[in-house]
Amino acid sequence: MSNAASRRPRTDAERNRGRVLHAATELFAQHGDQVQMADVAKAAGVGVGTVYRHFPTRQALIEAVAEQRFAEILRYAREECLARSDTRQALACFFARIGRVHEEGRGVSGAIEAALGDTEPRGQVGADLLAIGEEMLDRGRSDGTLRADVKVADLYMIAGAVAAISRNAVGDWHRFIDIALDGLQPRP
Amino acid sequence: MSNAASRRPRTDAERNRGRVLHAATELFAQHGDQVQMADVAKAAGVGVGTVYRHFPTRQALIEAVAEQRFAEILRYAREECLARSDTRQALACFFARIGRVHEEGRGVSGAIEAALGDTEPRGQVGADLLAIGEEMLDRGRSDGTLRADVKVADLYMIAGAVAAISRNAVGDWHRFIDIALDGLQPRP
DNA sequence: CGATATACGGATTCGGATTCCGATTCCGCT
DNA sequence: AGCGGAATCGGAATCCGAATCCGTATATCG
Repeated sequence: MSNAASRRPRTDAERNRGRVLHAATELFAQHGDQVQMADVAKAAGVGVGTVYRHFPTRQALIEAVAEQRFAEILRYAREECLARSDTRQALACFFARIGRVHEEGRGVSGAIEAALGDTEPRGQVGADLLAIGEEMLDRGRSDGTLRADVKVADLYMIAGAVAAISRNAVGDWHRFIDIALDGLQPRP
Repeated sequence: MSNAASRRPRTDAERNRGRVLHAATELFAQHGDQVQMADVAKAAGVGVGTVYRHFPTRQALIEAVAEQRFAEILRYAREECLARSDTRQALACFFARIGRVHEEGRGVSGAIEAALGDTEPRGQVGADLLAIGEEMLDRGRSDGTLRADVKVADLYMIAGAVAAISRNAVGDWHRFIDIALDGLQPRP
């Protein structure tokens, strides 16, 4: 009995996993959450069985797609938003990115929400995002842009709200971001 | 040929419709969105066929349950919230009700969002809610509690946000309401 | 070049929403 | 009160799509 856990995955397996994930990302973005596993398989040029080997469940596939999106948001936040010297600008940049991503990928977002009941990231990416939030808060507290009692949990909530408003087209999320940020300002 | 459109529905039909709706409300509240049409039928003491005659689709049934909830929120808003003399209190009361309802009925809320992609009311109830919002805004503008440029659309967005945060347990929606209301205050 | 552990594909199974239709029940009319 | 027939009822049958199973194909290692 060879130690299966330590063996590197076969190269074709890895390639197929990539193809499936790519096809799924594309299809979800284009047709929303109504795409079927068989469609994903066909688009990836692969059998359903293969899709299920890599992603044991429809939901698992959706989560994988979601993780990519969060990773991209994280990258953007690091490269674009943290660079802004004004804290409010930085936060607005971050929230706006979330709004844009959910707006463009309404299909994916809806599928995620339907499957997970929540669109927030977990794991490493989630932790990194929290860290970034923490950093923005520190800045904001020290330069007086934010109330002293604001916590990352608040940013997290606002992010969730922006995501929900954006994916459901409930209203103008840019305006919502403004209102929320006003709500975090120091009281007069 | 008698004019079918003007004929009153048969009494047993009306009774059954009520039973189905009641059973569905109960079951959704208790077991979330995983209840099956057959379960609803059984609980209502009725065949699946009957459920489908009254609610042509799972989604239609869910919408009907949702409408009841909105009607109840509307009633509460009229009786409890409008009575508050302080505008901020009135708005807080209203949003808090939304939060509470979505928190308790997470199952239904999730099912609604999954099915409709949005949890906001339409039709008469929706219009009435907008009217109430308008009234609160008028008060707030005249007593200086709110910025002059706040619109009902903003309240609508915030309501959607509260609903999303509450049903997904993303955070403390009471706190979110505070932040949002702060964001609507007149600027210093 | 075998050997064999892995991966592949797609027919098949399974669950649950929706449809269909013969049996039954109410309503308007005489 | 009793009749005709339209509207309902019930639940078996159908349909659709996710998830499983297993015989076949292929990469990797010695």
